[in-house]
Amino acid sequence: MSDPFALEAVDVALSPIERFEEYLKSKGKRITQPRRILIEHVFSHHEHFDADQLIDELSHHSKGSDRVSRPTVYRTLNELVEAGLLRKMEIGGRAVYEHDYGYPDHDHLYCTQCQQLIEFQSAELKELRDEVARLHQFRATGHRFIINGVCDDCQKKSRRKKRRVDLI
Amino acid sequence: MSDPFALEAVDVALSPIERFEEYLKSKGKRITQPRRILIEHVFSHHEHFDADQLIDELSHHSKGSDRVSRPTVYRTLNELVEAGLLRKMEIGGRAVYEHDYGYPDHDHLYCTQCQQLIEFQSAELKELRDEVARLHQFRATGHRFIINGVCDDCQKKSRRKKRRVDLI
DNA sequence: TAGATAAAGCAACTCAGTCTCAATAAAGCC
DNA sequence: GGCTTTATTGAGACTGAGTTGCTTTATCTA
Repeated sequence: MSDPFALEAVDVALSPIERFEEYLKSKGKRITQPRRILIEHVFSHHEHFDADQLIDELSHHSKGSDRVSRPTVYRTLNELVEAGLLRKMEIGGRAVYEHDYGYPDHDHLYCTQCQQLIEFQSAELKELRDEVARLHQFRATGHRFIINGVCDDCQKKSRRKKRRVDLI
Repeated sequence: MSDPFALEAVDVALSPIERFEEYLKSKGKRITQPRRILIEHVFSHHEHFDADQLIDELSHHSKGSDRVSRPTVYRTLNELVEAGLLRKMEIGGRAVYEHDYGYPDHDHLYCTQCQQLIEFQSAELKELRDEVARLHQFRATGHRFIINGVCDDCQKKSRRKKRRVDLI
């Protein structure tokens, strides 16, 4: 089922890998195999993910040439955030990452039942944020807005389950 | 300096301690000395705090009768959140607590320089939240909105520092 | 007031994330 | 291309927040 609210990608001049290489050069850092593997992997599909998943996919279940160690996964994730390619957020005490580069600003609905993150955009929210900041002489550089609750699917599921219980 | 934006407390029928005792009873739990010490301490002043501070104040630097151990601090904090007396939020990978009972719903400005949390209320925000939720058939139960940036004081400080540097 | 049992405290553990350091591999240079 | 310099990798040890197991202690109930 396709999501009618899916966000449109933003056009960008460089591919994430190119963008990252540019960032590395500007910092006098080296374009290494592990860094290439990781960014390639991360930008091959648009999903929310955490460090553990990456470690699993690139460190444990990966063979030979495209292995990346645990410390390097963490180190490179930090670099990707620093470079503006990934966005990091804390949910339930763990770090979750998502694409930032080539992707529009947005916020999230978080389903506490299935842990799904649903994205949404709201221009109003940004206005509200700037308004509040102005009122407090605060120089806003960003924000994090997460709406917690139960998604449509999980509501349906629990209704179904409830009905079944009623029949007993 | 008094804060012109300070939030008003909300009138409640029971004191936090009474409210907690009621909760404990309803769960068949016991009203123990450590639980009493902790809630009394926590509600004696309105501030944001974390588990470490409490452990420091109640476990290390406390003598004799009003000591509470590390595990009990953590266990009781969870109960206080569960009971609706405290609100928990994650900031920079660590848990921060604040009063919930007897205090109005609000959100925060977080100064990334001095780590200060500034509270603010916005009715609009709640409307916006419910609007977004409705659009996605999402049953919202709560939200977390944090605006990151630099507070007034820190802006002034860095301006002052900058000026001083200019003179050299 | 005694007996049943929840909870406290200690120490040991987990888990995400970081650090150290020896070995390896980019980058620049000849 | 080969050589040198030095950033980076990977393995394992470490850290710090938070949790758990288990014995002892204290609260509640009768």
